[in-house]
This record gives sequence, C-alpha cells and structure tokens, in this order.
Amino acid sequence: PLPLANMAPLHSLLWFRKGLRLHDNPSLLRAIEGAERLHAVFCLDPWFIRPEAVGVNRLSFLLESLADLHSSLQARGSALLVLRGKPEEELPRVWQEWGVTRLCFEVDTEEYARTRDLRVCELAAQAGVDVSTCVSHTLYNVEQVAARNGGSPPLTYKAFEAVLAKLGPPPLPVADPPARLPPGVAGSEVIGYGVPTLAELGYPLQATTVFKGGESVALARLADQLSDKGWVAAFEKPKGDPSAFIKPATTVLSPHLKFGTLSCRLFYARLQQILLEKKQHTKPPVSLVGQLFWREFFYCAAALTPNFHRMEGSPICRQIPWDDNEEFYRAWDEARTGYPWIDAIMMQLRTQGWMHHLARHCVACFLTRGDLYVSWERGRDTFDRLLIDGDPSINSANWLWLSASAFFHQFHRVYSPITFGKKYDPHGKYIRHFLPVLKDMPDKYIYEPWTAPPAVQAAAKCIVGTDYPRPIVDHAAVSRANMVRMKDAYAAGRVASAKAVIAGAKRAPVGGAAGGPALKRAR
DNA sequence: CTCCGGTTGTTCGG
DNA sequence: CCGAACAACCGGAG
Repeated sequence: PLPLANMAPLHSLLWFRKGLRLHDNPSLLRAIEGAERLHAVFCLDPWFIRPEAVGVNRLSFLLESLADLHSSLQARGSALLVLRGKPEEELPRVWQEWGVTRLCFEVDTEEYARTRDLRVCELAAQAGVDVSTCVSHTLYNVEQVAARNGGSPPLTYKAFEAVLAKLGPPPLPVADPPARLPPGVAGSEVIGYGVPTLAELGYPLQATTVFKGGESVALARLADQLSDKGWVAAFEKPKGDPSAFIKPATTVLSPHLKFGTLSCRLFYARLQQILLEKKQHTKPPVSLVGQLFWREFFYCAAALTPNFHRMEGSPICRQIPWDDNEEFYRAWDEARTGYPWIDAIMMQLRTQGWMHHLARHCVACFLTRGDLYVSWERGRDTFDRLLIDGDPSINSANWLWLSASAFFHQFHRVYSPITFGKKYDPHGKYIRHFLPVLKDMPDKYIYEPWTAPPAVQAAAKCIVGTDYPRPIVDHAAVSRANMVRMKDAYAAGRVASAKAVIAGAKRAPVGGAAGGPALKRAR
C-alpha cells in the first residue's frame, strides 16, 4: 500500500530566478512530474529592484524576459505570476494560500542567492513543502568540479580544463516541456501578479539599450550567431574588434546566459554540432566553447572561495593598498577622465549596458593598476549596476583579473588609453559616436584632444578644459609609478605569506614538519 | 629548487 | 605584418 503522503494531490511551485526559459529547464520538468497543479512564479526582490543596485537597462531586460516567459507559459495553458517582495516572505505566503506541496528551482551559486535559498529551504521544511533543485545554470555542478580538483576550485584555466577532461562532456539539454502544462491559479486570483512596468518599480526613465531580453530573442540570436559556421569555427576572442558597435565582434549572448533566457548547455551542444562538421576550428581558451568554459571557471572559483567579492579576507586576492580617491573614481564612473577612448567605453556602458570584452579590460585596467589606482571593488560595483550581463561571479572574477589581484599577475602589461583603441579604430568612429562633443575633432587628435592646437579645437567646437575635460592623469607617468607600487605590494604580500608560513609551522610542528609542503600560503 | 607557460601590452626595428 | 626587447609576475609541474 502507498504511504498516505503520496496520495495527497501534488501542487508544484516552480520558482524562476535565473533560468528564465522553457527550453532545457529540468526544474520545470521536475515540477510537472505527477503534478495536479503548477504555479510558476518570479519574485521581484526589493534587494535588487533599486536603481543603485540594478540599472534601468538590466531591469528592462529582466522585465522583457518575464513578459516573454509569461506568454510562452500562457501558450501552454499556464502563466507566470510575478510576486513583489522578499522571497522569504512571499513564497511562504503563496504556498500556504495555494496549497503548494513541492517547491522546484534552479541552483544559483551566487553569494546572495545561496543565503536566500538556504533560508527559503528552512521555511519550506517548516511548512512541510518538499524542495527539489536542479543544476542548469552552469554546464557542470561547481561542487563536483572542485571535488575532482582535490576539494578546491582550480585557480588556473589549465587546471580547470584538466578537471573537465576527467569529468567528460557536460549533460545534454533536457527535453522541451509538453504543449499543455498543469493548470495553476486562475481568474481573480491572478490579479496583481502581472509583469510590472519600469515606472511601477520606481524607475522613471526608459531603457536606452538596443539589446532586448527574453527566451524568444535569445534563441533567435543564437540561431543568427551560429548561422555562419565558418565564423563560429574561426572565433578567437582576443582578435575581436572592441570598437565595433554596430555589429559587435562577439555574440552578445552574455545577457541571455546571465538571465538563463539561453541555456549554456544548449549553446554548448549547438557549438559541438558545428565543430564536428568542421575540419579545423579554434579551441579553448580562445574559442566560443572556451568562452563557456571561462564562465564555468569563474562561477566555480566564486562559489567556493571565501570572500571572493572582496580584497580583505580573500585567500586568492593580492592585498594592494589602493588609493581612496573619490574624485578619480567619480570621473571614471561618469565618463569624464579626459581620455576619449576610456570615456567612450564608459558611455557605451551607460547607454547600452554592454561593451566588448577588451573594452572592459581597458577601463578596468585604467581605473585600477594602470592609471587611477582605485580599488577594483569600486569599478566592480559600477559594472554590476550598469551591465545588462552583470553577474556577480563573472564580474568580480574579471575585475580580480584585470587589477592583477588574482588569476593574472603580469601587472607590467598595461593597456594604453591612447594607442590600444587606435589600433582598431584609427578614425575614432567609436569615440565620435559615444562622445558626440568630439565628433568634429580631426583623426590626428581624436585619442588625445588636449594635444590639438587651440585653432583646431575651436574649429572642432570642442575646447579641451571647457567642452571636454583635460586628462585626469598623465598616463605615461602614472602607469610607470603604479608598476612600482604594484611591485611593492606584491613584495609585501610575499613577506606576509612567508611570515604566515613560519607562524603556521610553529603552531603545527607535528605531522609534515619537514619542508611543510602542505602549508598553503595565506595572503 | 628550477623551469615553463600564461585567452587578449607596448614600443621599436625591420 | 612580425619578432624581439622591455621587465619580470604567478601557479604548477618536475
């Protein structure tokens, strides 16, 4: 005889967070297994829904994604109900109101999400609601990756690739959901659960980005990007043109991967299909598959490294005494450093919420070790707010990289805010587009307008110091000085870690005393 | 300990 | 367009 509990009608609550799609959605399949009712919800958490945390472009992308998800669910006889409030309060309310017996959601490894989900799971346990989670935001389970690396996340891409080789290919996408989904709440019960407008959420301005959210858009973009198989096979990330803005040099699928409107496993599977047909193709780390692996590498490191998002207390972050220079930070943030290449990139960030990877490198290097010597955490926060693909793990990881705080340590390789962009865009089309005040500056001075003779500035209707700022620092001088400061900071770190090793050896003289190879350097 | 390789630097000389 | 010098870091392999 079946236990009585199994006889109770199964009412599933599918909680969307990332993973805003119907394709390759194992949590959705889990939720409908034997379910009499399915309630699909998204919760607008006030923690995120504030302009200081999430800019209008990313929020707009999210709302478009929710609307698209809702219409796809509607086409299957279901609906997306948008809750407003803290998940820890809203979910218990609806699972009581709707008689929910099972809660399904996708694993999210982000710091905030882990704490939130742990709390929600506790509340579910108290309420007698079963919880079921699936890994589908990443190719692999990050815990398994770390386990196969001896219990800690790999710190180099090479080591990471070696672990993936041991794990074998990632899971294939799961089947699409059926054409009809179980019913949820209906009629007057759904009133107040629609997708809100920006204004309703306290965002007075409309989005300015050209990039749109939603699973439909993501799948169309994927198909479009993969239609040129030669391009896919020849893709080499560092060879892209960061100044291309009409037709970007990369796929711009990152916001869709961030929100899960595109499954990384579907993307991976489609890439593999194409590469099988091609005799020769590029490989990780520079290929498109390599880009998915970078994403995975950074998710893994972020999920399993304590204090990953901070310098203090991080075991992998170099301790660097950055300058607390508010004016420098604000000039960078507000696109008024006086270096057109840098300011144009920051304007692209503000208007589109997306820049080419190498463009991000230039402004990140400039803010930190290259020129302004401001902490990577400040720049990270700006990116986190304004990028449409802003994802804490990947964002912090890249800032750690560019500031030579972790993963990358060749701090004497500094991007020039003048010559780097010039290589790709000698006429400054990119600068002229994002900084219209410079549109009539002659090519010769477009990257260094302060060197233009006064008559030239007057003719271009752009007087440096009045219409466009003078350079905030002398790049040649400060970058040289900063390299010395970085060298000193690294040296101080080595001294500190040597002391830590000695102290550790004194504390634990038993066991592997001779040489102590097990002792990890603490920085 | 040494040595090697590291997604994406710049500048100069040819 | 290409290689070398520049100045020199790290983690990981051996």
